[in-house]
Amino acid sequence: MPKIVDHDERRERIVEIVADMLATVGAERTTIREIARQSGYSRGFIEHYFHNKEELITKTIRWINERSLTRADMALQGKTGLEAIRTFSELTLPVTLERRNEWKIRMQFWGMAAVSDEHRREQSKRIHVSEKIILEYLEEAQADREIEPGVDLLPLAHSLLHRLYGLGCNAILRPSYFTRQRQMQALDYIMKEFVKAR
Amino acid sequence: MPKIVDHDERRERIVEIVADMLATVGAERTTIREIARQSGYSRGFIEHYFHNKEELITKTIRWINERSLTRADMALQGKTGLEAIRTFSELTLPVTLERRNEWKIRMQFWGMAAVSDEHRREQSKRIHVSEKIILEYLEEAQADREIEPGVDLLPLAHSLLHRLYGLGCNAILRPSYFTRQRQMQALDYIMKEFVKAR
Amino acid sequence: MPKIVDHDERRERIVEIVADMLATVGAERTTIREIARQSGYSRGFIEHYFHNKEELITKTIRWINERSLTRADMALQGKTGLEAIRTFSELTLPVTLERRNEWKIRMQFWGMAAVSDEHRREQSKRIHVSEKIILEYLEEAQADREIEPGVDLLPLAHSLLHRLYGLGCNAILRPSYFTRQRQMQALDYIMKEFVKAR
Amino acid sequence: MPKIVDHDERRERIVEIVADMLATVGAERTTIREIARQSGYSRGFIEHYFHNKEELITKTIRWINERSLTRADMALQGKTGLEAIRTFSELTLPVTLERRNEWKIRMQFWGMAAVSDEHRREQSKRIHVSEKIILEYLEEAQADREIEPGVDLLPLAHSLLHRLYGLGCNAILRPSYFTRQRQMQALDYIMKEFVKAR
DNA sequence: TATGAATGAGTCTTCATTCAT
DNA sequence: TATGAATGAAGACTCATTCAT
Repeated sequence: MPKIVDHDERRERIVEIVADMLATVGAERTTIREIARQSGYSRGFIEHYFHNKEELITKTIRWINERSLTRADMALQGKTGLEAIRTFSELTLPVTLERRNEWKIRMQFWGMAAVSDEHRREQSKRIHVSEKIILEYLEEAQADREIEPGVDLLPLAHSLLHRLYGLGCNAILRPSYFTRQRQMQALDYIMKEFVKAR
Repeated sequence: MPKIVDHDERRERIVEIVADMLATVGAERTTIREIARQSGYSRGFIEHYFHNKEELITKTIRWINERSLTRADMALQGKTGLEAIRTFSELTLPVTLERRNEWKIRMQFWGMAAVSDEHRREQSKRIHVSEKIILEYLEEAQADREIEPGVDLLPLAHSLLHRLYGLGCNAILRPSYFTRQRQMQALDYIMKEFVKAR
Repeated sequence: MPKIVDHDERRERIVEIVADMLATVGAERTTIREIARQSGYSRGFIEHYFHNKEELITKTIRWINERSLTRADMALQGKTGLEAIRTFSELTLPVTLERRNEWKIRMQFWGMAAVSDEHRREQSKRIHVSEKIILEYLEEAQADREIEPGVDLLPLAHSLLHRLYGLGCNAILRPSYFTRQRQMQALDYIMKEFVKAR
Repeated sequence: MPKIVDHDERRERIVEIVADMLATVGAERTTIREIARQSGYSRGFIEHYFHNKEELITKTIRWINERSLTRADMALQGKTGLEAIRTFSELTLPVTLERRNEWKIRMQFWGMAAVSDEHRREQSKRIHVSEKIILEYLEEAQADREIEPGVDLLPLAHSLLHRLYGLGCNAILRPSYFTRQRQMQALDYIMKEFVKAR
């Protein structure tokens, strides 16, 4: 009787460890050796599930992105318009350890994406998804008259996205300044743009 | 007597090559060996001017930062208030090849800064300088009644900085969308915030 | 399932090669690269069994020391008192190729021990073991009235040890003079001290 | 008018620095770079006086040996027989910092001599000189009836030499045990051999 | 399916040495 | 005579990857 193993579960366990290493020691020092050591699996085992290091890293960033989207989905249940926008923004910012780690990983991939078309496409897709989510809620908000009918929503969506990106990466680069509280104040400040757009 | 060489000049020549490699192949593939190969210098030559790789990389990011500040300084000659803010912003965005490369390098360093305190401090300092520049011009603008007296300038400065950062890195990650024109439109959009603050 | 190998056995095989190189070309020229070349193993193979060069060298001297002690142990079976002392002394001196090599290696380590506390401690321990062995047999000899009751044994033990060390290293430095025969004569001369101590 | 320089004086100054480095960090870490740095001379300057590193090291050991012989010569002025032997022995042992350093250097050369005929010859000569000095004083002692007429002096000389070598290197390897006092006690013990030979 | 033994390319770094000035 | 710029060989070490078992 063959051993029953949940391949996806194993894969995910490995990916979690990789994510942790990426966030703490960086991509360069994230070695298969160390992943094997920390996961308790053998090097060959890891190779069995991930063809090579490149794939392992790529899958990890994808997993991070999916996780953050799932988190947003769940939190956005039942929320609409500007309230949803606010919630989405809050969930994006690096105010918890988990999300700080996500940002750290993301920023490393930006470095890669800057010089690799493949990674760039991956990141580009990710941004596009966020943009769509934001746009939908903005449209909802406009339909509900939270935002005036004439307002052009795309630049508004971009603006929010850029502000969140800028605030997020600044929060990673200046952690002692951008405490949770200051991030929230900055978010309040951002949200005023939408109130004014009303 | 030995040949007299201008060490700083040599150092800068090497740094330029390193900067070019960082922007084109990325930090991971920027090895001393490859630097030597591309520059035509020997490995020992590079060691002659830089104690080790770490120093080489650190000096490169510093050089990039200084260059962009010098560029801003020169362009800002004779400009004041919101006009200066607009010029500074324009000069920050990755709309030319040189500046695109600067952003690419910067993003690589963000990746490093995310997992290395030393690099983080370096980046942090850099951001602080930009913040101060922006704040000074905002104060000027407020003194000249371009911005109303009561407005709190620090959040405004942060807001601009984050928007520029967010727009800049998005422009690198989605180059085909964020053409020079679209970046300028986005900047127009950003500047409206200051007009409204009037 | 991977090939099953006896790590200790592999380690010992490598150590033997290292020992041979230390005795023939010296510590300075005993590089991992050269070890690999001479042994036919790859550099990675060696790394597989020894964490780094330091460990490789340390293990080698330890192995040499253990081997010589084991050899003494076996030869001393059933011998007591001054006869045991004589046997131990004979086994210590560099009169065979194997033991000549051991002395050469030992002398290399003295050079290291002179400038490295860690190596010094290792050598110090080794000397202490020899001292204890000698002392035990001297006590035996004294109990059997081979040595007079009143004689202080510690200086006697030290004296023997120093004479053996001095003779041993002189035999390496002046091999054409200190032939096997002359070493044995010198040992006879040394043993007289104990007869006089009777 | 050409600068008047005392080449020998410069050479000696360099050699002193090399001796110090050999005794403190060892031959491997005694680099020309560091010698240049510590001496204040340029690398090229050193090369000017010493053809290569090998020569530099060889000259240094020779200088050490000459220095110790000169020291003995001076101290032995006016002394004869066993008193001279005692003085010579005392001057040989590593009881001062200077002589400890000499021993450390000497022990490193033993390591080299063990695997290099050239170095071995050098050391061999050095030992031969010591042997001759000892023999002369022993003959003197015999002539003065400090030692009985029939005694064969060569084995006695060898014995002393080996005991001094053994004690000396043990004193380097176990410095905390072989304090100055214990070395002197050991020397007293050694000298008894000669008293008995009377 | 899973292991870990084995490889060798590639990394940074150190250094003795050469040589134009 | 004296300098230090420049070279390149060689060092230890790391690591992704292959493959027999």
